[in-house]
Parts: sequence; C-alpha cells; structure tokens
Amino acid sequence: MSRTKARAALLQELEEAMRRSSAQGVLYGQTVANVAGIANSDLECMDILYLEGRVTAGRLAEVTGLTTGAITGVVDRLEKAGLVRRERDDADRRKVFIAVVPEAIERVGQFYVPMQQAMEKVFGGYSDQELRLLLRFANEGYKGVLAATAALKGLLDTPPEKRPDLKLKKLRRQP
Amino acid sequence: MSRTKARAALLQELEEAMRRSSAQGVLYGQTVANVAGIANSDLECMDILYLEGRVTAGRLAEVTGLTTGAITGVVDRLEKAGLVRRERDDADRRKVFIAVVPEAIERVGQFYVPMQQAMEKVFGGYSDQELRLLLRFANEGYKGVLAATAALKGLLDTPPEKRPDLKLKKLRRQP
DNA sequence: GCTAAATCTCTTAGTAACTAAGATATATAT
DNA sequence: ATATATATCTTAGTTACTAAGAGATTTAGC
Repeated sequence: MSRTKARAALLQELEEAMRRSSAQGVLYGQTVANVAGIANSDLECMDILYLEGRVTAGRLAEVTGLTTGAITGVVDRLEKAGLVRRERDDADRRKVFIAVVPEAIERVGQFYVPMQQAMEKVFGGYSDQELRLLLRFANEGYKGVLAATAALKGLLDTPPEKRPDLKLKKLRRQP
Repeated sequence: MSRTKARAALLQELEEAMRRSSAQGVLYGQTVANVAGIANSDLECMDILYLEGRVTAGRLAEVTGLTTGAITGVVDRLEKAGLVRRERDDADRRKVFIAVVPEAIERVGQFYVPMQQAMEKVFGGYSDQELRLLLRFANEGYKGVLAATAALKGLLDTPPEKRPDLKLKKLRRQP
C-alpha cells in the first residue's frame, strides 16, 4: 500500500470511528434526558446554558434551531422544575435572560458522572503530551463542525427547487 | 503549578472542549434533518442503518430507545420516502429487516459533505502518527461512551424513589 | 404433535412538544 | 411623534411519541 493510500484509508477509518462515537454520544444524551425525566430539548438547553452562561430566550432559539414559541415552552418547564430562572433585562426590557440556578448544575450534572468516569479511565491511558494533542483536536474539530453547520444552514436559504429535497415530512400513513 | 495539577487542569479543559464539540455535533445532525426535511429520529435511524447495515425493527427500537410503535412510524416515513425497504425474514417471519436502498446513501450522504470537508481540513494539520492517536482515542472513547450509557441505563432499573428524579415531564403551563 | 408461553411487529388512543402566525410589549429610527 | 423593528409570549393546529394491547409467528413443555 502506498504512503498516500495508507493515509486515505486512515482518514476513512477515522471518519467512521468519529461518526460511531458521536452517534453513541447522542444516545448518551438521550439517556440522560430519559433518566432525568426531561425532554431532550430541555436538556440541550441546559447544556447550552452550562456552556454559554446566562443567555436570552432568543439566543436559545437561535442555537437550538427551535422557534421562539418552542423555547417559551422549554423555559416554562425548566423554570417550573426549579432549574432555571427568567431574568428580565433592565437595560432592554423586551429581553429575557435565562439563568441556571446554582443547585441545578449538580442536579443535572450527576447524570454525567458515568460519562466522566468512563472518560477519565480513557484519558488515563494517555500522556500529558498526547492529551494536549487531543485538546488541540477537540478545539479545532469544534470550529470545523461550527463552520460545517453554518455551511449546511446556507442550503436552507437557497431556493428549495434548486436543492435536493427528500420531502419526507408531513407524510401520513395510508388508510 | 504542580505536575499533577497541570494534568487535572488539562483534563478539565479537555472535558469541556469535548462537551462543546459534541454539542455542536448534535446541532449539525439536527441541521441535516432540517435541511433534508426529515425528522431527527428518522435521520438517526438512517445513521444506524448506515453503520450496522440491515437490522430489524426491534433492533432500531433497542438502539434508539424508542418504542417499537414509534419505530413503525419512523420506518413508514422512511419507506414512503424511498430511503429504506422492509424485508421480511424468511427464516423467522415475525422479523422485519430494514434495509437502506442503495441510492439513499447518496441522497442522505450529500448533507454530510460540509462536515467531511471541514474534517478533512482539520485532519490535514496532523501527521499520520497523530491521526493514529486520534483513531485510537475515537475507538476507546466509543467504548467508554457505550459503557457509560449502559451504566446510566442501569439507573432506570433502580427504584425511582431511590434515585434523584428531576420530575420535569408532564408539566403543563399554569392557567 | 399439540398446546401454552414467548417473541416480534403493528395498531389504536391519547399526550407532549413542536411549528406558524400573530399578539403584546418595548426599543429604535425617521 | 409616529412608524418600524425587535424580543418574547400566546394560540391553534400538527407531528411524533408512549402505553397498552392485538395479530402473527416461533419456541418450549408435555
């Protein structure tokens, strides 16, 4: 096998391995939501709030791709559960900031313990230098995925008849 | 900063970076479903079918965590869209295998092109040896996530009053 | 072999969470 | 000031989900 061909094979194997592990990551998230007894979108918003801190309802809609109406429902449920608080912005009173209540971090975070333990075990098999490489990849990968998401979203703005549409939604069973 | 403390900080940074990039990965998947015009679960099943090949309806339910009734709906939509075919097992006629129709790979796969391109660009910055490290990590990480998912699912079998429940579901807005 | 239990998918009825459109409240621009 | 824009919420209708159970087929016990 030639040098470049070996690399091509490596890249393909890597792509599949990443795809597989990220698919399993999605399933872990679904399981967390399930065990915690909250909707998937609710957990996703908690995750965004954890990473971004206090954000507006509109920002949640933007990031998750949900409508603002759907976000109202998400925040209603999370607020009623005592996980987040609505905080009106005094500078611009149209805005509503959503903030995680302190104890919620722990209440939700406990369900990530199995994942953290598994990851600590995996990381244990790597040297500091190797971990730094993984960190570099994680950061670059994040930026790559972010760019890819933006590129894909661009397709939504292209005229629908000009892009291939699978037309799967709004299908009802045959009588 | 001491040697071990440096590693602890590195691990924490790594965890956050992974969490961030995997969250963005979820969003990419949602965007694909959106652009393709199919439900999230439908795409998830297509992904499983791509990775595992021909699988039974029951296996899809097991892997996705959906009920078999929900899978019937997923497969109905995918079949009507011409992306999969139901194939009754002749050896055990209760079983229904779901198989991706050949052209569907391309029809769905096109939406992963932006991601592949972004990843190729990222991978370009790594030597073969480094890529092999990433591959090793991806494989070990997959196993770790798989184990973590199983561990978390174990909580579902523990008596609900014995485990911390967020009790968020089935909440309705106040009148 | 024949009956009972188990297994696999599908059906049905009801529910939760979503979208689309527009209402409301506040902010910005002319 | 008035008009336009922005941010969230509300309402009505839709979609995809669950729970429970009905077929259809297979496996186990006698």
